[in-house]
Amino acid sequence: MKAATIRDVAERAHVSVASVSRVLTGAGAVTDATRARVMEAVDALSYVPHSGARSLSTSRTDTVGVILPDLFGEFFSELIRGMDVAARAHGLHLIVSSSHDDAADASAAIRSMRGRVDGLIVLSPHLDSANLTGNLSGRLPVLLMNGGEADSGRPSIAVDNVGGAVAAVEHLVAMGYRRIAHIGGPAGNLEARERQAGYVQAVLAAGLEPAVHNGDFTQASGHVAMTALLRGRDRPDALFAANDMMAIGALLALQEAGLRCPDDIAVVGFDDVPIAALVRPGLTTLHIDIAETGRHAMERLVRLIAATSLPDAVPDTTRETIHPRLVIRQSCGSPQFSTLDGGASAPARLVSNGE
Amino acid sequence: MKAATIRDVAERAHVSVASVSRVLTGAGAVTDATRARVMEAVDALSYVPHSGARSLSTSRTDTVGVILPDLFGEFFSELIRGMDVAARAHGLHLIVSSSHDDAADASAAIRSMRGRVDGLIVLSPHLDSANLTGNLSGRLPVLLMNGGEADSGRPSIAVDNVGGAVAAVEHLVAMGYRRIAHIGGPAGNLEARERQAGYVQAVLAAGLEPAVHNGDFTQASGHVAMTALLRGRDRPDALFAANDMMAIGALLALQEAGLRCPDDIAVVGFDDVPIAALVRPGLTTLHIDIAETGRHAMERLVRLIAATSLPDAVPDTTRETIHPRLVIRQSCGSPQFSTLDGGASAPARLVSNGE
DNA sequence: CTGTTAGCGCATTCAC
DNA sequence: GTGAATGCGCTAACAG
Repeated sequence: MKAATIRDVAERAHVSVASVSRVLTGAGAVTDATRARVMEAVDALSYVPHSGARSLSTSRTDTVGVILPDLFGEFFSELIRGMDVAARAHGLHLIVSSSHDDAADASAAIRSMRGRVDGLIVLSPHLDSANLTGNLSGRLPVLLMNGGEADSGRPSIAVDNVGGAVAAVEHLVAMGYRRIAHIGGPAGNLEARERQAGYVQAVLAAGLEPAVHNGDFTQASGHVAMTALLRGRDRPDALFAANDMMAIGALLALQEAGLRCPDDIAVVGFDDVPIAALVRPGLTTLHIDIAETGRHAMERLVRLIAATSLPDAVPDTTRETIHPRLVIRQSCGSPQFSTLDGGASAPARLVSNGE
Repeated sequence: MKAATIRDVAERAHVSVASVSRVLTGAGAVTDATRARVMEAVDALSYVPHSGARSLSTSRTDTVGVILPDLFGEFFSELIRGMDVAARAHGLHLIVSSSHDDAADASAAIRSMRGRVDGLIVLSPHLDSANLTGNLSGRLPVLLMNGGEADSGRPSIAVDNVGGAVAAVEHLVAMGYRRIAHIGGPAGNLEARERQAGYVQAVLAAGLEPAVHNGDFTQASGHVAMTALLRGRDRPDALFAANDMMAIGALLALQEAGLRCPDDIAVVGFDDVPIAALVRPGLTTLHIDIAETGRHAMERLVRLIAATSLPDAVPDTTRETIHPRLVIRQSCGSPQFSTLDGGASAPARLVSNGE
């Protein structure tokens, strides 16, 4: 038994397919009588419109795609959650595509999106603007969230990683720490590079000595790096890790070594993933409202999509910047802040330029 | 400038659309000469096939849908990650649909999937088998993962919540605890109900007194419940929470009250989300390899989809059961197990009946 | 208000 | 090996 089509419904209701379409889409006027007959047939056949066929006809898919590097950790899942909320609010479906190892793979993914989505949010670091224009054929609305690319002329959202790192270091300096080490992220990662640059910049500005150690954003790498740090001479009195997971790994390494945080070594992370507030001591970190950022990105994509159907639309090439804010918990030596899930924080700001 | 169609390519290459289709799909023999001309045109126009149109023609979408209750917490994100890996391995796209508040909402979601996906994995508790058959029209392959429903005759995967809870309580009893309290999950939640049932059953079997308190799966509710427990008379010496987040909330409440875990009160959770290994003391809990379960579910759905195109396919109505395994960490009084990320555990088992 | 018809973009017969 | 024609299921003019 195959699925019923609009034609089956039309036959059973003794009307034309057009009428069926009218009652189902709500567009066009229909007699109450026909409406009733159609609905009866729909019910009897348990007919469900074929959205693929509808898409082909209307050239709208009511679906948006998200291209991600991977699905690991809380960052991306929170982001997707935010996007999903906004998408649903607009009656849109969400199709996720992740784990693209290289540019070719990512390009293939993006090409396969044609005819499947009305717009795209791209976070994959392998996809720069050139890559996109080459693989996108028509002008599918695309929102870039993969950092860098300030010059692409495409709408984008980026995190102020340098500013966040500077804020972290400045806070540590203000608290009196002087030997501040850094654990960096993966070599090729842009965000990691920016955070490290901010660290170096701020440390030098304070007249201190930078000390960078390698990590890869995993908790394990933070653990390894901190263990090595503790064995080395010239042990630091504070650590700024390029993300929270590494900071937590460092925290555990400290505990295992019988040292206390922040008394012996203070620790600051980046991202403020949910776990950060749950470890002890609570992790001081740079907060990004991830879900909210995802929601905001989706809202913006929706606007982009709407604009493409307008004749006189002003092309949006705005680059938005998300400014992380410092959340102070116990891991950096402020025992006065020890509430359950947070602590004091600098005022939030989310600004956009050029709009 | 609109996106190029297969016809544009055909014109530019001076061949028929059929030939273009042949070189692009790989099906059918083509001269090297024509192939070259077509490829040239494809390149020049940066043509990308319209997957929607292709789907309509082939009646395959190469996309699978996942219906979830929500996207909160690490459980669902890990599950999706596992599914995504398997889906990609089979060249399938993943479309996620979540946050359905009620049955009507969920039904609408599932209906809108027709013509959009080749198969569905359903975790939404609002969708029982009757609901599905009513809204599915044809016979779209569906894998159920929403518990209960053992009688539906549909392929499904379920977690042995009762068995897990029994294992947790038995372990606590074996460790010498006698006043074992429970914090349950949301009222309507089936999994929560099963875990509670297992708890009550095991406690009674041990000749002890059950003591159930209310929670809603959030960390905050665990915190509240534990705080209340501590204030009450007849304070328990152990707690079994219906999930990890509540267990962690309870853990924090203990710390704030100046009590020690497990010395004053032991705590056991359920799920083994990644955080569980990172809190201190490490949380003893029931481990489910979430990502692996997602991967496995997707593999099974792929098989279901493949079977529908076979004429003599044996309908799969198997109900698989995932058995959680107890992971012993420090929170239940086994300080001898104190590695970084885990601890000893009972042997894993994943069995299926009826296959 | 209703029915007829022409696409949407592509894969796939079927003749040549 | 190639091209012309048909249909996938639906919406949207267009006449009636």
